[in-house]
Amino acid sequence: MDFIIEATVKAVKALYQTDLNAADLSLQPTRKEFEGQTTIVTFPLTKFSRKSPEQTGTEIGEFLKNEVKEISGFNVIKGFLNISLTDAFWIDKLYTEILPDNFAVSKPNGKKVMVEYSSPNTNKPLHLGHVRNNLLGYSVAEILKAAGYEVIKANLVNDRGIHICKSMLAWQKFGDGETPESTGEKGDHLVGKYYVLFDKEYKKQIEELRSFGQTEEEAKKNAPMIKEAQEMLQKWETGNDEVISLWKTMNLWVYDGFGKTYKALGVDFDKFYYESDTYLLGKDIVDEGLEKGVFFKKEDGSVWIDLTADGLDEKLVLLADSTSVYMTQDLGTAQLKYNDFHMNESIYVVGNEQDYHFKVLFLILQKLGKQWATGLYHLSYGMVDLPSGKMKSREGTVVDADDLINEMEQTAKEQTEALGKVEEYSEEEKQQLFHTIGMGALKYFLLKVDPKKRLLFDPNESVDFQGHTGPFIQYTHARIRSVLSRVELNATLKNEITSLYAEERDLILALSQFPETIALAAVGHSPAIIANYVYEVAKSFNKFYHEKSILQAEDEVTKQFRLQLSVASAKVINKSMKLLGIEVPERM
RNA sequence: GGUCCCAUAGCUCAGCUGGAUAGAGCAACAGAUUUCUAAUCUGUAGGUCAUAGGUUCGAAUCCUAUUGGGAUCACCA
Repeated sequence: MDFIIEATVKAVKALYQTDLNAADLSLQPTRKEFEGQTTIVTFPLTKFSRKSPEQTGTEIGEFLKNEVKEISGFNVIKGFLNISLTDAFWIDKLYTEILPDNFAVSKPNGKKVMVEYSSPNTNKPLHLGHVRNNLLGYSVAEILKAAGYEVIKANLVNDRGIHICKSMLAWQKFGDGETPESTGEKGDHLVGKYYVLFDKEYKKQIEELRSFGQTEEEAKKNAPMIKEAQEMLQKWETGNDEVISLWKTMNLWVYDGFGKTYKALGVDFDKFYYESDTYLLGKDIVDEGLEKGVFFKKEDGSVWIDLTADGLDEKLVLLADSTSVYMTQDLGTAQLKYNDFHMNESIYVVGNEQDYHFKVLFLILQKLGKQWATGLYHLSYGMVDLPSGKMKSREGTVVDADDLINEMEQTAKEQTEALGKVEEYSEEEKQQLFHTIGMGALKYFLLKVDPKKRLLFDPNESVDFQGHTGPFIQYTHARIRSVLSRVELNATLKNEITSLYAEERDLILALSQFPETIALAAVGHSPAIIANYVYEVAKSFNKFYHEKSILQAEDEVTKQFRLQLSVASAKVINKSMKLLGIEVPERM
């Protein structure tokens, strides 16, 4: 509604002889209890008018009403100028802006962005924390696409290291040749089982050594299990055939398992990076940093950067024996990713426990003079907590992703059958529907919350299906599709309606805010903005649906108009939910 | 100890770059279905926006301090 702002600038110029910048003015949605759709706050303008807010509002209102044909009226309450636009304006908006297929489709902005997310360890199955990560990453990627970016979804798989060797060792010792095929177990779960087993045995050995008088610290170092795992890691690094072969086999099991979970979650990737390929990278950057004087060497030979001037600490970037640390590797990987794609922006979807790490990483790259470092962004999200506290894989206090997905489908099934809506569905249709609804509930539950807030998940309290939830929005869509399936749209009766009811106007207003909402969500990297928006649209439609009959409308023109309004609503709901990675059913 | 994040109704959360009487959902209570799907809609009740200052015509929003919760600070990523 830039035309209102422009006209207001004109009004201020004409009335008060002041040149105003369009950027200084902003419109806000009119509160529901007042007449009008958009509101100008007049307080900031009183210093030009030298009149009361009410008087200023009235003068500008009069000017606008005469000047702009789309404005049908206004009222001023306590310095708020509420503007009503004509029904013709809203009707025209529906037909010429919202209904066409290119609504809310941004033109390519010529920018490339990489979204790195998921990034699992290959020693255990995915849990609820990963689910939040995956859903966030996928959704942010979709939102950026919708905002005009070219998006690369990347997954940096942590496929090597001591933790992987732990699973491998335990399998070697106790596995008895078990495979996913022989046990029927999902590969990632099978491997995870041995990771837990390792820890159990390891703890036993620690206890034993302590009973012989070793301190806990000594015992942790000296336990045979951990020594063997470290030996295995060394063998891996030197390319020992047997170890490499076992490593490959077990990783394949895990990938197979992850693939299934990813599919159930509905997420995908354009590019995989593997740490086994990247873990040695970054040493050349350390050299580069030493040359440029950004890094310095301590007496023992370890390499550091001094960030105290930036309010941070000194940070280690390379060990004394010149082996890499996490930071070394991430510096190298960042360069590799940039070399591969030359993207303008790069988003790391990683939990907030790594806030400090990424702050340092980005700062170092900037200090090294990498121009692309300004496009790096850490999308930091809060942990998912259980009522019992933090999830810990090793202790088994996790909500497993696959279990959770199954439970959600099961709950969806119970809810749906209790409502008696699926009697005539085929078995396959039912399964499909339960999956759609169950995942809709879960995804919406996790995405409607601001990413940076921590999330409490109570496994005993099932995720809601009513109210501000995914299924509520899915249901709204199904309802619309149901109405539309009963009639044929008459495209010839176009745009002949002349006046609107409040429910219709409010709905068009809500729909019209879709493009700006996408832009906002893209800038803020926040699916929650989309989630809360689509809820408003669904509520708005339900109200309209309840108040006004579509198929029994008073005349054919009204009926066709309401059908088109329904079509537009279904489209916006569908597109919004897609941005969240949520499917909407035709019926439910 | 340093740094960062969070704190809004009994519970889970919105509240955009400062704007009107702080909004939803759940839970509680009262209603709505001969009419397009009641996973819906309408209403009632529920608030010291953690606390104290400051900036401003105006603060849940910005600044400072305090309290509480969480994370992190040299080899797990």
